[in-house]
Order: sequence, then structure tokens, then C-alpha cells
Amino acid sequence: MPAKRSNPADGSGLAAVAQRAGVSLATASRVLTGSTHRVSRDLRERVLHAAESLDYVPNASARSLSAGMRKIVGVLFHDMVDGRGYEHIRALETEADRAGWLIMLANAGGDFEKEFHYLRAFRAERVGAIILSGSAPYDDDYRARLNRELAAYVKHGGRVVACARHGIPFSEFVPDNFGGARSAVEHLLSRGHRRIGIITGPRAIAGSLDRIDGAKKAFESYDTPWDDALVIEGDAQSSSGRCGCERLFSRAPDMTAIFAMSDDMAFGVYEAATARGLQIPGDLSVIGYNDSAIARVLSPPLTTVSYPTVELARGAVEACVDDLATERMRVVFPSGLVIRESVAPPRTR
Amino acid sequence: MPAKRSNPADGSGLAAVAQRAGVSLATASRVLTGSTHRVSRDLRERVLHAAESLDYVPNASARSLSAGMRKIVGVLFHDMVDGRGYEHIRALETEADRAGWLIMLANAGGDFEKEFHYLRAFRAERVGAIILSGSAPYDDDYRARLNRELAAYVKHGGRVVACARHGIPFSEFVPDNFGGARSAVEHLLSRGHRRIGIITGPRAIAGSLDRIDGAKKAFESYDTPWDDALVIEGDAQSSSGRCGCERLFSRAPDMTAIFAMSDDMAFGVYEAATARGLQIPGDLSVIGYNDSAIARVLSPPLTTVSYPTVELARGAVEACVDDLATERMRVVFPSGLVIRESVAPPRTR
DNA sequence: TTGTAGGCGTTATCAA
DNA sequence: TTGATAACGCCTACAA
Repeated sequence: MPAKRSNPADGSGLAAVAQRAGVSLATASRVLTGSTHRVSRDLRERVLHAAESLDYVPNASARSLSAGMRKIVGVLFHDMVDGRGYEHIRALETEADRAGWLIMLANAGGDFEKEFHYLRAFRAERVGAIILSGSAPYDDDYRARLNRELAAYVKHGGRVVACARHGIPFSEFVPDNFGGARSAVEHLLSRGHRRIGIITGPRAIAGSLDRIDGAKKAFESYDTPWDDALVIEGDAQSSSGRCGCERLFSRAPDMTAIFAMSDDMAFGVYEAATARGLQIPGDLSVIGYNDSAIARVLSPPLTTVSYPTVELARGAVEACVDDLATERMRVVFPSGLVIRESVAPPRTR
Repeated sequence: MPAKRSNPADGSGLAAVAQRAGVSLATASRVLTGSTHRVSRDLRERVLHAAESLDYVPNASARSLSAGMRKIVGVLFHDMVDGRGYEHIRALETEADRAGWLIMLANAGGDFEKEFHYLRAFRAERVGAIILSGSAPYDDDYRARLNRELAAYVKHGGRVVACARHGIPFSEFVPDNFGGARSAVEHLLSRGHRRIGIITGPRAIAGSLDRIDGAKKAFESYDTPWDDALVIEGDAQSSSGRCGCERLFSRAPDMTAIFAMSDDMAFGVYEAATARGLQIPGDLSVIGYNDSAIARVLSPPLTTVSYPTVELARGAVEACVDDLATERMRVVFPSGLVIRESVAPPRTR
């Protein structure tokens, strides 16, 4: 407890500045906040000088007490997982800064309780906006509770947007998972592949389902039968790509291509293929997803689907910071094929 | 401006809770803050119930107004560059959460002015601690000004620590650049290499200098002459690794190994070597630095030097959050060799 | 055990 | 143009 200071001018607050400048609190405040209220040149300079010499830094807490919501965007990751998260965060920060907002970062690490804990913390901080980032598994109770919590926040003036996340009743900015997967599979099909193995991401996540639908659509548009036996669920890590590849080959020795829905899994496929003495793309064509850093350094360089990390971040921040998204909207950012060298026509035997 | 509400019980503040529970503000506050002050069971429950039904979330700004510094650590990156930053941020967050602190994130993007801008913002927010992360180029004026700014912050009760950053008069948590580089070069030397090319990071950064010293030390301990002609400055990106490799070969065709001080540059070396028709490690051994995601997926898998990203983050957060580091201290985290398959004995010609 | 009242640093209203 | 002064929401001596 700071010693009772009825004395105004010891701290480094506005009072101190005002006193040193020999003006009232109000005047000091006016010049320091750049208010439109006119202040005489003389006093203004005295205040500025006093502030400078006292190294005055306004107290944001005190300010927000009167002001209400703060220019802070709370970014809540359901789970920070590897991939291109760094670029994402950087883009988030850059965009927020553009508008003079600060970023507060939290990661629930996949833990629902923790997610609510952070939501509370953000509300306590009176952050002006909350961005829910990264897909979460589907769960009815959780969803309901989440929506309730968010609704309360919004009622008090907060803004909410979802980024790369589905099923939240607010504006969402999502990648075109359907289109991305579709173009990947069509690419394979157009090269002549028919027996295509698919290693998916976790099915509990909406994005994975969209990608699967996109893949199905591609088969459909090529009038090629879809074979569930050629689909295996992975967890996005390289090890599941490796196992997936092996299981796939044991089920379908005639397979000529694999579409792995993450670059890491694609790398797992590379490993398994090498272990089997298979050449990529000669014996097996491979396509990944995300266009992460590893894609271009694999050999052969991996053909993959781009992921609009930066666009997603920009869109989401812009929406809440510039207070667009008054209407609930859904913006889909395209994911395109990045053609490198891991696809070739199937070898004719 | 919220309509003048002399009426206490409309908002969702403490007053509303107190009123609904039929108790005083003080009582409500006491039970909601978990104060040690005893409150009768009856009133406590009424307050809890009221808070619950009103969906009361305390206003952190108001709290901090009386409390002073906040449990927020401001993380200021001089420049967020690729590498293992994501893990770093995640570790930062995890560790802060452990102690119940929040993370506020800022990235100066290499811009000095912006760094000061954020420092101010953090001070305005009354964050309890500031972590300066990531190396900054050396510049006298900048340093002086930075130190002044930080000193003022500390005087007001803030904590400052440097993470993977040098030359700031506070506790610092740094990787053992010297030792890491030394062990890399000694590894090469022990395998019989003598003509070793070195592609450094930017010399304006202290860490690069330490690595160069470590490399020199290795030569020294092997009684092998150091040749400045075999040292080239890069910028940590793959393209500079590529050019570096080419220039090195034109200067020293007898070179049998290259130590690139970042994995990305090592990849550039792989590219250049492949373009020359050289086999790695048969014709050229390569060692990188950082043990980033790409190192293990290159072919051959890259022998590299690990970087204590997570330890660094943990150490730094722990130091300020648990208020260790009352004394200025310097903690060096080891960097060790991660042996994979990019090094072999030089080919005897 | 409970309540009253003053203070935390700013902003904004209203007189002067 | 300037200056008192009342909020802002909460915490905590201090008094009851």
C-alpha cells in the first residue's frame, strides 16, 4: 500500500505534471491527450515541458476506467500447434499496430477450461476485441457455454471474430479448405492417378471434414469412384504420415499417389516411401497441405496447398479493430496449389 | 460517455452485485477477491450467487488502479524473424500462465522508434515486467536511450530481463553461442576437415560475433590456422547460404566442409552444392545452426546446433514473474550438437 | 463480522 | 481559455 499521499505531486502522475506546470489537472489532461479543446500556447508548452522532464507516462488503467473498452485485441488460440503460426502471430501484431491496438496473447492448449479462464481474463481486461483462433474439436456443451460467454462479452460492447475456426456465431475468417483439397486431388487426377491414398487431419475438426469433402468433389468431377479404404485419419504430425503411408500400401498396393493433409504428414510419407525403396515422384506422387517451411526444402520439393495465414490474420484483426463486421459475415480466403516436384504421372507397369 | 449513472445498480459492476446480494460494497469485494477477511457463510453465498447470476467480471483496470503494477508481462521483440519463434512464444505463454500472468506481445520489426513506442505503451499499461527478446544491432545512441527508458521503468517498480539479447544492463538469458559454434567446428575438425568455410550471421549482432569466436577457438584447440578468406557474412536466409557457398568455392576450391550459422543458410548450401553436382556429405560436409524444423527433413538430415528456445523463454519469464533476478544475473543455456547425416570425413583425393 | 469513506489517475462536465 | 469537481470500479484502512 503506497503511503497515504494526500500530497498530489510526488508520484509521476498527471497531478505532478500539472503542479510543476502550474496549471490545473484539467488543462494538463487536455494538452496531453491532444484534445480539441483549445489551450493557450503558453500553458501548452509548460505542460509539455513538465511532462517531458517528469518522464510522464499516462496510466492506461486509469484512462480506461473512464473510457470503457480498451484498444487491445485478445487473441485466444484454442491450441497453438506448429505449422505457420509464427507468421500468423506476426501478421496479427502488425495489423493491430497499424490501428494502434495492442495484442494480448493466450493459448488454451486444447483445454476447454483454460479457454474459459482466458475468456474471463480478457473480459476482465476489458479488451475491445477477442479473436478466437485455430480450430477446436466439436462438442455441444462446450459450444453452448462458449457462445453464452461470448454473447455476454458482446453485450458489454466487445467484438468477437473467429479466425480459422468454425461454428461460432460471429464473423468468421476461414481458409478455403474445400477448394484447396479439391484442387490438390484434381491435380493428381489430371495427371492420371486413380488410386489415391488420403491421410486426413483429425476428423473432430471441421476443417478436416471440409478438406475431405473437397477431395470427394474432385473424384466426383472426374467420375472416379471414391474408395473409403484409401482414406486414413492422421493427427497432422509426421509420424502419422509414416504409419498412414504404410497402412495404405498394405491395403492398396496399387496406389500411385498420396494426398496428406499437412506437410508434416507428407514428410512422413516421404520417409515411409524411402524405406520401401520407392522414388518420389516416380513411384509415388505426394501432395501436402499448408505450404509450410519444410515443403520447399524436402527433396523433391513438395507440391502442396497454400494456406492463407497472413490474410486470415489481417482480415480478422481488421474486422474488429476497424469495427467492420457489424453484420455477421463469413470471409473465405482461397488456398491454391503450389506446384513443385513431388507429382508425376503414374508409372505405367 | 456512459449516461451519468448515480444509480449504482445498473451496470454489471461490484455495486450491482452488492446491491443484489443486499450487502455493502466492501463485503462483496471481500468475498470476490478471496480476501482473508472473514465473511459469514450466509453473506458469502449470497454474494457468490449474485455475482454468478449477474455474470460479474471484475474490471482489471479498476483493480490495477489501486494495485499498481499488473500481472502482465510485456514481450517486446526487436524483430520477429523466422526460426523457432513459435515455440518460443508458446513457451513464454505457458510459463506466464503458470504464474497467472498474461502476455502482451509487441514486435518492433527492427525499427528503433517503434521499439520505444511499445516500451511506452507497456509502461502505460503498467505491465509488471518487460522481456526484451531477440538480438538487436549495436548502436550507441539507441543503447543509451533504451537504457534510460528501461531505468525509468524499473524505478517505478517494473522488472526487465533480456532474452537472447545482449548488452542490456539487466538480467539476461542467453544461448551459449560460443560453445555451440565451437562444438560444431570441433566436430568437423575431429572428422579430419581442415579447410572449413564459415557463413556467419550478421556481424552487427552480438550473437554472431560470439559464434565466430567459438569457431576460432575450435581451430585454436586443434592447432589449425584460421583463414579469414573462408569466412563470409550472411543474413541468415537461405539465399545468402547459396551465394556464400559459391563464393567460398571460388575462393577455396579445396574446401571440404561448411559451417553455416543458420539452418536456412545450410539449406542454401545444399542447393548450391547440388547445383555443382556435389554430394553431401560425400563431397561436402555441412553443419547448420538452430535445429529448426527444416533440419530434420533435409536430405541428408542436417547435423546442426540446437538452440535452447524453450529454456530461454522459461528462464526469462520465470525470472520476472517469480521476481527472481533481484540481482542482475546472466544465465547461459547450452547449445549442443545434434548429429545427423550431413557430416562425413573429407574425401581423400 | 459488517459497513463507511477515501483514494487510485484520468477524463469530462460545468462554471467562472 | 481555465479550473474545480464529479464520475469511473474497486480495494482497504478504519470505525461501528
